Amino acid sequence: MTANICVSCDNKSCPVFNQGKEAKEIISKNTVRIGFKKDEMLFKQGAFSTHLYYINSGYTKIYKEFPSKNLILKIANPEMILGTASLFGTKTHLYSASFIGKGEVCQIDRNIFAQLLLKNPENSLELLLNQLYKSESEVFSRFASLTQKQLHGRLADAILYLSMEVFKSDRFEFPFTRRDLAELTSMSNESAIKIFKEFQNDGIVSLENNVLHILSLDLLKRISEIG
Amino acid sequence: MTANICVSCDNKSCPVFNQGKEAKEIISKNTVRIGFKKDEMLFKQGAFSTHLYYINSGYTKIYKEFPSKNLILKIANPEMILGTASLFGTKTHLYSASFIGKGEVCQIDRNIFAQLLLKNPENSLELLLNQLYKSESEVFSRFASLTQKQLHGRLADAILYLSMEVFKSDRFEFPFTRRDLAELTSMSNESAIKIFKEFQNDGIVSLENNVLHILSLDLLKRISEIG
DNA sequence: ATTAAAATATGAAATAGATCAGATATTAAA
DNA sequence: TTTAATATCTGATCTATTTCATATTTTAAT
Repeated sequence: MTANICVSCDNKSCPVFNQGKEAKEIISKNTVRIGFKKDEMLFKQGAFSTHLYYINSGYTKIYKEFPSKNLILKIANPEMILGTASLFGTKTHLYSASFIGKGEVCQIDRNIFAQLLLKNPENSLELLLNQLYKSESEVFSRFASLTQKQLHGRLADAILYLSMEVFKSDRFEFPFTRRDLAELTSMSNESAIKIFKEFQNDGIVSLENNVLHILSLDLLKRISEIG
Repeated sequence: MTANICVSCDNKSCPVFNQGKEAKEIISKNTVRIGFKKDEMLFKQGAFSTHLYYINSGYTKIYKEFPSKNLILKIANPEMILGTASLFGTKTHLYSASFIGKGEVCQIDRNIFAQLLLKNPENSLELLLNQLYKSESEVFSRFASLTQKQLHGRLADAILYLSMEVFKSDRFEFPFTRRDLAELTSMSNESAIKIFKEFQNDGIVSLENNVLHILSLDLLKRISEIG
């Protein structure tokens, strides 16, 4: 876990960063950029939430911890901000977050972040609420998928989710274990393995050199529909 | 479905309402109070979201619609605001909402609401984010319950949720059908009926004259824990 | 008040999915 | 490189839960 002061950062996509010179100054002094290795944890469920995290690069899994098995709520991609819910008041993290590959985040004190947000409340509100709507929409979709569909439909949904919402391609580096896939679909490891293999055997997806390729989007969507 | 102009409204608990005289004036002109009967629908999944709703009285179920069975995401209680996610930008409702008993809401145009929020951005942000944190927390808990636990644990969780988060009492008017209970726990009607009856037979809860009484909170919690 | 419709109840059969057990392959460690 | 550990794979058994069938009770409608 390496850390760098944010002064030298010139990240154009960072929404807090793009608020003029004075904001830039404030941020520089109060933000660090941190590098994470594979499987390293960003923050842990139940701990006090003191900072916000802007994901510069890499993908993190957001999950609830359980004694034996976790439940992956979503995969956060670059340019997402984590921890917004705890901006006001003393709050604890509702979930854990850890990197599935390597990555980099900007860590900002929540008071500083709140202060900057309120410099431009209209945009801030809009930014937050829009991210929130998207996030809520995704969570509800996954909620529905996991509670209403059976194994094949759930796995199809998970792959579609990764393709459409997370990696935004029908061909992407696949950094997950079968266990991750199981925790994403709320099924046993064995079932995840079996059905994922089925999908490969049936020519729906292929996995070569850890690159997942969706061969038949139509079939995948149909499996998702029939549940 | 009856409607009254909000001028005469003197609701102290409404957070938008309590912003001074000019705000009061604006609201009066742009808000209506609407009465709903049992099972009437407040808004429907997929429709454009044009207004926000402040629940004055009554309980609404927030649910995703499916061909055969719905999934109840949560029960909204009085003083909650629905529709905040769609404040900025053109958005559609992610879920349907309908009253489980009779109730009353204040319906406010979202542009007016946004305008009022920005009059006092700090409080607004805090209000919204806090409601959001609570809502997210509840949804994630239910998400975990429904995907990780089996029938008895799920029903116990649902009853605990109703008791602790919604009705805030261990004895409350129970306006649900067994079907509602099934949609709240994501199980078949028959299973909901069987296990709910079991809980009654085992002296864990009682249901007389449509009043649910939690007889053994300890047992209910233990069932929730062991899943 | 009578009938129809819907909700609740309960057991038996069917089945989706988990668990178990054992084999092979891949990765990490010594 | 060899060994150990972990991940993937696959079939067989077991079990939780759904589905089906049918009875009873409650609610709504005429």
